[in-house]
Amino acid sequence: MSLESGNPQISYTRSTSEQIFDYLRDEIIRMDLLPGEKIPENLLAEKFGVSRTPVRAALAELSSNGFVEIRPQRGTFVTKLSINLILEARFIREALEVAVVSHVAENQPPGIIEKCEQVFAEQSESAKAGDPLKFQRLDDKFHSVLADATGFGRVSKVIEAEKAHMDRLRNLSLQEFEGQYDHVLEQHRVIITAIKSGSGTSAKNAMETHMRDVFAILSVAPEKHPDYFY
Amino acid sequence: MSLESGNPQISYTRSTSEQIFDYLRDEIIRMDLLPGEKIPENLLAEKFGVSRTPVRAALAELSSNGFVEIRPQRGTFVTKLSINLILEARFIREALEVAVVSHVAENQPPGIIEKCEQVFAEQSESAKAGDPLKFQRLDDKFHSVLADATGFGRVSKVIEAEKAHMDRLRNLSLQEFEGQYDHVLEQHRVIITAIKSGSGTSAKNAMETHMRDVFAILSVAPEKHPDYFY
DNA sequence: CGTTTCGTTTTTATATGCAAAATTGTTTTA
DNA sequence: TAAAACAATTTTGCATATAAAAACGAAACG
Repeated sequence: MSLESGNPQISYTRSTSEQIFDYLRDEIIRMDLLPGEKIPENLLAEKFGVSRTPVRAALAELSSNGFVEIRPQRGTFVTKLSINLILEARFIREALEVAVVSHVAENQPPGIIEKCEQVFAEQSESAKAGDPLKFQRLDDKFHSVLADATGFGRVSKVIEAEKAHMDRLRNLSLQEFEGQYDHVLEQHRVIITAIKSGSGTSAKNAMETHMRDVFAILSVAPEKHPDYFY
Repeated sequence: MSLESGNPQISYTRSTSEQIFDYLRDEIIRMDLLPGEKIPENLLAEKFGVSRTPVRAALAELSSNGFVEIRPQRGTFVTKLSINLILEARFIREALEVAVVSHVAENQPPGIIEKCEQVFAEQSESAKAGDPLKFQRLDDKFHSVLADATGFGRVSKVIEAEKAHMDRLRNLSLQEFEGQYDHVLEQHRVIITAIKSGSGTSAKNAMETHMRDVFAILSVAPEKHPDYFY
């Protein structure tokens, strides 16, 4: 949904700015708000039916997460993608995810296998049902279940933040990569098996392979959508 | 410096909220603003001679970096330390720093050895001169030089954010750990040597050792300063 | 004495207004 | 025509005012 259409409801259970943050973050990741697009504060305020103050707070937070770029006295824009941005995200994610699965494989926190299997099952279903949004949400879940099993809550926060940028790229190329569902699922299966085995090294290798997949998309997306890249 | 004293100057080259952010972040890391301390917006606004708006923006950013906790309609407080917070920071840092030195050792970006040696030399001097603030700033530098050598700018951002929490702990115990200067320098020396050798594995090992040092402090600080911990 | 109630104070959340910087389009000028 | 100057518009940064929620303290009450 672009800025012109729709009138999202603001509820009263959470702060206005939080809701606006979530809403915009979602639209940016879904590539509904496109890279480079201008999003003026007053337009957003009007769209949500609130003042500019909570909108500003939301935009500031989005900026600190790398989703928008605030150019003082010029405007606020959805950040463009860049090859370096994606490689950066992959580097950070790989470092953390590898450390996570190694840790999990070696410490075997109780119930972790069951949780992974559970998410895996649901994700398989959503793949069969052809529901890409649900699939992606469960993909987030799979990785956050692993990260949270370390007992370090901020780890999954950092991973999610980086994953978001990779997801933007992925959503840009959803059509071309429909067949990737099975591929992703197979890799998750390998990761689970490695954790079961208790071998930190094989868990590490499985995750490294998983992280490298983004390259397939990265090799075609920039020339196919040059406007969305720096 | 606590909230009652001092009148920091606000310049006009950067935005007001950015300057306030930097100022407060520094005071929190230096343990000048103590864990659990309340920092009301209006007091800060008065202290800086500005309105509450930029103060709010700065506090929001500090909150997203984990330095303060905003309890709606209740108040804003400097976050307390916790053993888990520190272990978390160490986990994230270790994962990233290890990936960084491995990458650097294996790719040998031009000039990296020289830059490290340079920082090392300066840091040795500041240790001799007994300047803990400068020592710490150069410690940041050492790690960010390495991280930036990967070409992925956000890596050093994430590392710095986590390092900040470990530094808070370290600054809490500066007196007891005066002798650590030489220890840190020796470890940096080992890391540089490992990078020179081009062996990702030995670089990794050296960095892992370096990261583990926080435990010495962590084993005494919580009981010595129970008020500052959850 | 302990508890509840109620008004006061404190503090954040949001709305609104104004100022300053940058952009844009038009007009003027050589 | 091309360039420069200028005015109008857009847009963010900051200040101020109001609202609402929570905390606090004193008084009333059992």
